[in-house]
Parts: sequence; structure tokens; C-alpha cells
Amino acid sequence: MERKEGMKMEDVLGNSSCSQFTVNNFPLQSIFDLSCSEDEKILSLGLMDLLGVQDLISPPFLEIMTAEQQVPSLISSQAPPTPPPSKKIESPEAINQPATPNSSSISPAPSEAFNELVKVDDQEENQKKTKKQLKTKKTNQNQKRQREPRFAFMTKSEVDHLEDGYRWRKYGQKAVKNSPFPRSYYRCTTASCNVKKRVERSFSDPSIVVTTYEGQHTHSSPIMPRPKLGGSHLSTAMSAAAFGMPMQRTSPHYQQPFTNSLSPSNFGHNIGSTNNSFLHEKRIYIPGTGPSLLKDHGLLQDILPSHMLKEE
DNA sequence: CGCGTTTGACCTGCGC
DNA sequence: GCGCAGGTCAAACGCG
Repeated sequence: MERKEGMKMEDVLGNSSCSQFTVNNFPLQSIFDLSCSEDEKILSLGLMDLLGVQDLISPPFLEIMTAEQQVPSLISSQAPPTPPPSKKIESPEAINQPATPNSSSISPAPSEAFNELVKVDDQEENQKKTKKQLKTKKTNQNQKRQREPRFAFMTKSEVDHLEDGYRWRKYGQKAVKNSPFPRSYYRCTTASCNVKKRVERSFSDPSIVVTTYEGQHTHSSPIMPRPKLGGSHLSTAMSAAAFGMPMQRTSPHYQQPFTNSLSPSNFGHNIGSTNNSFLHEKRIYIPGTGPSLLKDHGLLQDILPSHMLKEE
């Protein structure tokens, strides 16, 4: 296994591990493997608030963090050197940065939690290679240059740039090593908003678009309704945007169900889907239990983890 | 004319 | 220290 801990995103995307990454860890646990306690918190916060106050949240269904530290833990099929259960991460402060559905298996989204995780990782690092220690040390030293938490979504789509309710300005494009597909860099066009996103295609599956969000939108509302957009579409679009999710509102590029409809992108897609059929019936793959068919009755079920739905 | 895209150059971090 | 790769900048360009 030369896939060492310093694995880079493109390594993940560009190899067969992508499927594994996707099926076993990436979306599912990010989205559905939520601790009940966390769910309760989310509910107590008011789910609709989470949907409506998109500037306060950007719940990551996958947080990529720094590629060196986070991704390996996320993609490792074996029990990763996981930090202790993220009870600290689920701190009540999540109110300020609420809707961090991924509390247990996946790193949290909020920057505060991010810091926490870095610390935890640092402790883990002490038991690992010197090389990695150095890397971690460097990472910690660069805290002043700390990057925003990143959230990645894998979306099955023919178009690279997915509509997510915000307006983006492309500021760069780079060829990605080991991938025939370039990576595009976008920035939110809102002046005070420094949210960025990267869009690239998966090397192993060109039909999959990987969108990585970095930062949180500082403005309260996404783009204004466009003439061609229906109001209902927009509302759902905003809901999806509230989660920082890519979403497609244009049917021609409508996303295909992604690997058993289990990707975060599909998750977001369902939220903002213009196709109501997706809202009423979809397959949700639940880790460890195998694919299952859930009946959806509405938006909530698109958002809530499956086991919560069962509980209700 | 304003806004967004393109694209080569440049900067930075990291591994060797 | 050097080279590579990722990320960003900014001028040029295109489009409505």
C-alpha cells in the first residue's frame, strides 16, 4: 500500500479507490452515519432554520480538510486512526455553525471543530511516522494561513459546473496530474464572500463531477431568481445551497442517480431536485445494511438520515 | 460597458 | 536546494 497518508484528492479521485471512497466512506457516512445525538441537536436547532439560514451553515457531508490529514482517514476502508469519538466536536457551539451532520465518522465542518480535529490529529501523528509528524507540524505552524474547511461532493453529471444557487466566477483552471480532466477554480462573485470551489472530474469515472467547496457564504441569500427558474425550484435550490451543495436546476444536465443514490451530491440533488419523483422515492444505501428502499415523503426525509426516519 | 471566461505566469508548499 | 504540483493572479478576450 503505497497509498500513504499524504494521499491527495486527485489520487482518490483518479483511482479505483474512488468507488470505494464513494461507497464505503465518502458520502454515506458523511451523510447518513450520523449520531442520534447530533441529529437531535440538529432537530432542536430547527431543521427548517438549517435550510433557510444558509449563511449560517454549510454542513459538510464530506469535509476534506487538508488533504494530508483528513482524506486518508476518510477513505481508509479499515478502521482509521480515528481520533476519539467526536464528542468535543459536537460541542454546543455547533449552534453557531450548526448542521454538522457528520459528527462521528467524518470530520466536522465548522472551523472551530476543524481546529479541534487538527489537534486530535496531531496527537495521533505522534504515534506515526516522523515524516508525517513533520508534515503535521508544518500544518499546525501554518494555522495562521489556515484554509477554510472544505467540503467535497461527488455528482454524477455531464456538466462540470453545477448550479448550486450561488454565482461563481471562474478564476483559474489547472491540469490535474494523473487526470485528463482539468480542475476549475471558482470564487463566489459576492464581494464580501470568499467562498471558493473547485470542480473537477473523477479520473476513474468521468461522469462524476467532484465539487469541493471551501469556506462558507457570508451572504444571506444566493442569487436572485432567474426568469427561467420557477419559484419552487428556487426555494429548493436555496435549500440545497444552504447546505453548500451542488444542485442542478436545469433538466438537460440533470444528475443521474449516483451509485445507488448515495452520494452527497445526490443527496443535495434530491433536496433541490426539480424532479419530484426523486423526492418521493429513492434508494438510499445505508452502510452496513445494504441498499434499502426508502419512501420519501418530502424534504425532511431528503435531509434526515435514514435511521432517523426509521425512528420516526 | 460590465461581467465572466480563458490562459499563461507566478507564488507557495511539499517531497526528494 | 531543486523540481513538481497545486493554487492564484491578472491581462486579454468574448459575449450579451
